[in-house]
Amino acid sequence: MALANTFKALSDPTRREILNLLGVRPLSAGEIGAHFSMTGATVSHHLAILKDAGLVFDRHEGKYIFYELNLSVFEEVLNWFQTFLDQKGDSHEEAEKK
Amino acid sequence: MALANTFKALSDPTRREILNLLGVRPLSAGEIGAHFSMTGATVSHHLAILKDAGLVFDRHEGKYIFYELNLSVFEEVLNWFQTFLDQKGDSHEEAEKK
DNA sequence: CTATCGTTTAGACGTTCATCTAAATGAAAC
DNA sequence: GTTTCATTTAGATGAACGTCTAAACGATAG
Repeated sequence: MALANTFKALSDPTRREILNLLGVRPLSAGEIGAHFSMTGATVSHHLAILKDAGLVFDRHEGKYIFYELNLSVFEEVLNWFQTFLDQKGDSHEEAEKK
Repeated sequence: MALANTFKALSDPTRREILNLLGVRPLSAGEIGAHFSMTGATVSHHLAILKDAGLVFDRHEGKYIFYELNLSVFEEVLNWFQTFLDQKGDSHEEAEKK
């Protein structure tokens, strides 16, 4: 299931920090790595997981590879959460759908 | 960090299915276990993780222990997601909040 | 074409995770 | 109190994870 990968990707603090960085603006793999004390190989591994989860996409630009947030997947997960709140809300409150 | 535990808890399909079941109504550990083909011990383990993540709470009632969704944590995570959408949306679009 | 720079892949290592079986706890009923 | 039923805890096992070093790949610059 897609959600499994997404939540697994989000469960790591390093990866969430990467997403925070990319929230400001797209960054190359090297720029992202500069924010952490780990190996470039490790950062690349995290980026691959984020990409696999659909949370980011990459754009090759000459010598560099830029990573960027993929907001549509954020919206998907947001919807998943809202089903719980809606579902629960409807059960003890008169429902008016939007 | 709290988010780490929450996302780790949500990354397992079994635990997400448990949350779905609890979305309908609170259930005892036994009732939850009846929906799966695993050992009761394993289900208990998953419930402990969900409880630790704050996604559910338990209520002791005689011989049984009932589990129930804790919606406030759902809302917290939902807010975390919305910061990304808001942040990004504001940067390239004139923001008008709903 | 060869050297260089940015990034990824391969393989290894210790840790964490999901699951099991077996034993322990806790509450109710006899 | 002893038995019974619901649930959890303890300990074990194999798979997955985060990290590293070393090697490979890809694109640009000499």
